[in-house]
Amino acid sequence: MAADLARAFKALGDPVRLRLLSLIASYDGGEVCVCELIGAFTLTGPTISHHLRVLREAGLIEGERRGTWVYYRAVPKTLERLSALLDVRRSRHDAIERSVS
Amino acid sequence: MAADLARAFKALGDPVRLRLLSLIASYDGGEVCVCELIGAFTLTGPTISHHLRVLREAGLIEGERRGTWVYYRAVPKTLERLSALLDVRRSRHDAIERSVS
DNA sequence: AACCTGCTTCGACATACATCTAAACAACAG
DNA sequence: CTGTTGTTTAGATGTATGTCGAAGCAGGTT
Repeated sequence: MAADLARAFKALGDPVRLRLLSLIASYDGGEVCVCELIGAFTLTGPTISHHLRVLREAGLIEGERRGTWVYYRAVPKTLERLSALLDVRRSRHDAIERSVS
Repeated sequence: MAADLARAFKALGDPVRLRLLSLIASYDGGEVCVCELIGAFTLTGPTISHHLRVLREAGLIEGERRGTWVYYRAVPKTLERLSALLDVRRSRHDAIERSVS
């Protein structure tokens, strides 16, 4: 339990991945081609691909190949779950305690 | 910007720290003595102290020494900020894009 | 078929991190 | 002042992570 949650937070714990998720989630249509993402950084393709994999395995995004290109989109359910967990007002951390232990 | 946010998420990206924050935030009175925390894990004192430092430097908790003991409590403002950032419904990720870039 | 182009996987490297033991520090009790 | 207890810091060590270049794979195009 705690390990799964920690994996998601850890995935967000890198500036590149945070920006990647932001770009993906804020894109019109909710989908972005990887080629767009690579262009937004001064990093190599393999590095971006690695970060996308980490985000994907954490359940934060999901990708789909259509023809030549691969498109990624955010997974709102996962984001909501993390958001609710940090919402002190709503959960008063009873939920955290339950999820985490 | 993105680096600061990533630091906070990275701090949450460890099962031990996630449980620590949970324990601290859910404790009656909102404060916990370090001695209570150490007892809740099978880790050594120095290791717990290290994790508390990471959480503290990420702005997620703050500690205070009173006499012999040190007490930690959560910082709701930081938690709220992170929670809002992940709340897709509220921010539609325009806020993320602004915070992160 | 042969060939591009877009993306991922592999192997290597340097840096960062979690954990421990030992030592230092802080507050109190005798 | 000396010892005891609670907490942090320092140093050491094994593992994980971010990055790259080179190679592999998938889908077009010619």
